[in-house]
Amino acid sequence: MSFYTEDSLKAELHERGWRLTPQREIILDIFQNLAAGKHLSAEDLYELLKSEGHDISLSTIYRTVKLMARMGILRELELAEDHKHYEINQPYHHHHHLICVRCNQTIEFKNESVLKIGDKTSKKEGYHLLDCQLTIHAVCPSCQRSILPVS
Amino acid sequence: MSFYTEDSLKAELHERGWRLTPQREIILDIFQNLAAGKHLSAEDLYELLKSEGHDISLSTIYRTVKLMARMGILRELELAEDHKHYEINQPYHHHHHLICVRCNQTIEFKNESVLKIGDKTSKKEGYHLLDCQLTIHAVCPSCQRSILPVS
DNA sequence: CTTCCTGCAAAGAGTTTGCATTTGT
DNA sequence: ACAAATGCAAACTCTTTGCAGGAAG
Repeated sequence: MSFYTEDSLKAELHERGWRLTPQREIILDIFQNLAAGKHLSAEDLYELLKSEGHDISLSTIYRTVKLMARMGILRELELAEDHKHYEINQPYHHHHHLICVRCNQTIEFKNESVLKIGDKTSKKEGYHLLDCQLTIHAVCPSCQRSILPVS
Repeated sequence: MSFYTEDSLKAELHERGWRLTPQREIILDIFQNLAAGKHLSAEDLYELLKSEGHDISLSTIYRTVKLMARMGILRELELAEDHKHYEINQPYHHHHHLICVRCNQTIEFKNESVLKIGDKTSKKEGYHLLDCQLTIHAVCPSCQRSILPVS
């Protein structure tokens, strides 16, 4: 859950018989240096990497973020848009999402109890906690005032 | 958030200039009579309806569940599988999910505090609460013991 | 009788996969 | 050297959409 160095990532990969590739290092680096609260889709990450001169294929990106999510390095977020977002998984920046089901506007918020509940629940079931997210679906003030089309 | 009759559904639809169609009634009925804790994907719903002799098209199903989720009648669940699931949105049966990121095994659990947090948070932002879900990503006991392939 | 809804088929988006090649270890 | 990862392109799945006919209010 804390910061990964090249070495600690390597060690954790090796434990499972996997390899440290330049692509994996670069992708981890991106996420570690991302501003708090920022999250990226696979496509976002692809473009960002390209803009920095790294030509990593989309397939590798999909494979890598999924791998890192399964390792607990990244959080996989299901926001209102129809694709997944990823961000580094650090308790310090742990936050949750309040999403308007109509306009998809999303607010991030923090709450100390949530992590505790996640911790308690997973322990009770013998699970090893990676991440827990509270997602609130609601109607934002501005959408409460308007009659919406079916879409 | 409570039980809908044909009339109350009709009224709520009319408020927004929408219509009560047989398809919408039938679909709501399915969800209201679903065993507690059961949830359906669009495809599941399609098959279930067909098995009961109702030939409702997949497009209508997708449109209807989305509509009902936006109305707050259904909860939209993002479980481990790569498609959405829906269930009726009732506080009495309000529960959350603990998901193994490796094998996707899912456990449902209840927690009284979560709804309170959702309530408080949405109120504070002026949002009208529809649903809140705590999703815990973790590694289940059996997967903790096995070395997994990259997939 | 107007507007919304349905069903169909086609399109779309995001993600995954097979395979040959390359690269860690 | 051997197994694992990458890149490419094609495939796949879930979901959305345009449109014509049909139904609710």
